[in-house]
Amino acid sequence: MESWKKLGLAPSHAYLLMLVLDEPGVQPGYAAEELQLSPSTVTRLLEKLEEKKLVVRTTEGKLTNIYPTPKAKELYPQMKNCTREFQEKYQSLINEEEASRLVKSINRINDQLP
Amino acid sequence: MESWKKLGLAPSHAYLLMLVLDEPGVQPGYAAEELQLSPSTVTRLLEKLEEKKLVVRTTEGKLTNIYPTPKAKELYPQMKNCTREFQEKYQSLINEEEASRLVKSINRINDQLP
DNA sequence: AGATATTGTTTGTATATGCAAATAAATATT
DNA sequence: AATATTTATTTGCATATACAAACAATATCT
Repeated sequence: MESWKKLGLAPSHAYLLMLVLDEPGVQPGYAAEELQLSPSTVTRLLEKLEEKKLVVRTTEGKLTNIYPTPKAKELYPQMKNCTREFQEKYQSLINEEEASRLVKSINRINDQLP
Repeated sequence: MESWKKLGLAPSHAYLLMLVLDEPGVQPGYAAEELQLSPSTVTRLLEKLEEKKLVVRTTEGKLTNIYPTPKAKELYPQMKNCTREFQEKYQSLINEEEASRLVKSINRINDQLP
């Protein structure tokens, strides 16, 4: 998680921010599904990101859209670097086949859980 | 986690309590290792269990011993039932070989993590 | 024996997360 | 058009967890 610290963002914040950068205007509910978080967790993450002036929320009716600020856009390349670094650092721990089996197992179990 | 609710104990509390029942006098640090939790987390769990009159702590010098109360001993059979029920309920989701691979993978990765 | 380092436990504080209730708006039903 | 249902988001509260600092003993070194 070292890599993220330089950015001053916890990984969960960073992943949400990257989603917002990739899909400006994305809605909280969609983000929650995408990141496998509950909607309330996404709300909390957004509060923090908004405090840090990295996103803005515009609410119209019951829908809310989330947009990245220019400040966030500046961070984008660094964040991409972080994910790359992270991958490189950890993919050596486990080969691709094992990783794939692991993820499959976990997902299957998770899907079947009540 | 249904099974545990009847007992009024969250799984992490229940697992700690079972450890205490199995090894009366066990110390927090040992319990932390055994359950793969940080010592501080064990302290917090013990606070709750003590509130509920399920364990007592006796501190001598820097060491602390944890003992189950009679009330906890009464619960023991029910807790064993819960673990059995739990196992039966979930072992059907995954065969033994897959489970074993999964656990091995996760442990190996975990051990190598900084 | 006195100073120092080590060890085991607890406390303060922070993060991550979710459930259930509260809102608020949109949609469907009558 | 008025009411009821559904949907999206947020809030209140709770749980689970850890790190770092504080404490409190014990062990080690000189």
